[in-house]
Amino acid sequence: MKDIPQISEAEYEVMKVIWNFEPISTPEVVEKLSNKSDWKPNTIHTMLARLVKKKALHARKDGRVFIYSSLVEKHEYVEQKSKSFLQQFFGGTLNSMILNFIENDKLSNEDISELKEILSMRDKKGEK
Amino acid sequence: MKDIPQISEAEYEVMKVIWNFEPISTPEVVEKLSNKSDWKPNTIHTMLARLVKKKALHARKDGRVFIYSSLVEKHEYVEQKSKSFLQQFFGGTLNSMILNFIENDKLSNEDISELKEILSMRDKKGEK
DNA sequence: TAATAAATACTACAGTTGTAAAAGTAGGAG
DNA sequence: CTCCTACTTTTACAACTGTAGTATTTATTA
Repeated sequence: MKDIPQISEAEYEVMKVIWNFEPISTPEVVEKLSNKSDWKPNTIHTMLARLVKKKALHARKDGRVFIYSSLVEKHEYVEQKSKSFLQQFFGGTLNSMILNFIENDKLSNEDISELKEILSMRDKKGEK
Repeated sequence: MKDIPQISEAEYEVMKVIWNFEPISTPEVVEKLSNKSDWKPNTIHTMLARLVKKKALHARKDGRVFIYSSLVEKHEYVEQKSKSFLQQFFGGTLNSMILNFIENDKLSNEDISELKEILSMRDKKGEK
């Protein structure tokens, strides 16, 4: 198993932009994030630099600008975080999380029927 | 909404002991955790002190020892963390997390049937 | 070519976390 | 009453985070 670098919450926001638009230059990242957040450009630069240092991103120079692309795939990062989250709070299984949600009435009837739909979809897939 | 203090991962391990055995004294906490982890007693003291400072725990002196009890309920902490986790990685809904798991084949057939069982349980409850 | 604007690089700084050593204190044993 | 031992309190310290300011380099424009 390759080791995935730790990515902080703020850094993750930056990663989401990269995942969506890579390859993408610094000014573009700054622009995308300036809409969504109120970070100063320097803050974003710092994040980018840290992500490169952590090897979550690759940066190559193109003229005067850096172009970033991700070295970590979103789905694998999300999987890793999901696993450790479930581990920490629900003994490791998604089902006990779901059970907990149901017990605490955190799911509406719509959620439930949607969920059943999701499950039947997966059944069909399994059948083929 | 009351504000729940942030509890770090290591601190959470300590909280779990408190939740299981409260009211509980320092030496008892140290003993329980020394089995499960390889933390030095001092490390555990530090956690306890920090949790008290954060108002996650209440400490009262009983003779020469402190007795701790929790000021944060486990279920509310878990709920809060679940919410922010789902927010960060799955747009805020449990269903999209489940969908993601299914799409990535992270659920076995047993998981699925268990899940259906869970759902039907909740239906019964809803009916009554 | 020199000034400007834009980008990059370096520095900062406080709060949190993991991890603990060191120092102080009070109650029980002798 | 004194010393030891178990507890508590204080202090440490580096890595990671959030958040940026300052300084430097470089491409462009006048």
